[in-house]
Amino acid sequence: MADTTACPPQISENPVSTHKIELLRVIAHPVRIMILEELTRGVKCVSDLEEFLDIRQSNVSQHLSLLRRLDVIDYFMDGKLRCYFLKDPLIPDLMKLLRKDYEGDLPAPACCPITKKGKYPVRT
Amino acid sequence: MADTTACPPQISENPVSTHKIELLRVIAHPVRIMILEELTRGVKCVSDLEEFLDIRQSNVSQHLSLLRRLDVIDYFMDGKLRCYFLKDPLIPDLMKLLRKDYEGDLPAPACCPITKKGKYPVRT
DNA sequence: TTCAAATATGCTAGGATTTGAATATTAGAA
DNA sequence: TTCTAATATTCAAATCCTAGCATATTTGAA
Repeated sequence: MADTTACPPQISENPVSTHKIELLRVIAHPVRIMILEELTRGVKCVSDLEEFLDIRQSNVSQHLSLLRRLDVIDYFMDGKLRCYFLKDPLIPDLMKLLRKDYEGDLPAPACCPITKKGKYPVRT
Repeated sequence: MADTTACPPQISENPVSTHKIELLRVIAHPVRIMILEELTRGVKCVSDLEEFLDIRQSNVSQHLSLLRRLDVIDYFMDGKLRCYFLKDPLIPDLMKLLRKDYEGDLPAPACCPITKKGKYPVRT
């Protein structure tokens, strides 16, 4: 068994809300990511997105509807056009994080939290 | 039509990779979020997680298998125990972001990008 | 060797997502 | 009013996801 004397304190933070998890689930789709990326660049109407995404109009509307339902986006009207824009302030931060490239892995665990199974050894 | 003179430059960044989207999809599940939160606190073996999550062992293993397949987590052996830990350095940053609370919405669009549909007006 | 504890895997039924097609709605123009 | 462009909604089929069950694998101990 390894040395177990120098464990950092356990951090206990409040859990991720179910709403945030739903949010993540809705965002985690190639088309919806592209929509959000495009909206990050500025306001777009449905037919702009239809052209950009190269998918059927009804499908664009379906994705927009999902994003609206979770208050990720909103729109204003300009004549017959619906001009969509980002609403949820988490999105720009999330996009930035998703575009960042990380090099290498997290450091392997170097100490030994105590659990019902006992103390974990250091990996060799 | 509204004033269109003061638009900021369009930012054109590289798109979010399909791997990152897959990653999001895998993370966006209540059980897997809980696993990641628990692993953020330290190394855990499967039966620790089984107890913590209060779900069947086979199900825990299935979720761990998914997370492993995408290199989100890894493990080392301690006798018969598999000691799981976080591997992907994106995870801690993502968790922090998911726990942050944002107040209010993004500012409504105040200018008018030019698209195939013309210039968008300012919302009143 | 055999055994048991810890964990993984294969299979499957039920449910959820996704998409296209058809159709409905809506707002402005004629 | 009627018409049309822009967008939304409904529906159904195909696909994907999830969890449980049963069973396999692996590892150290006896």
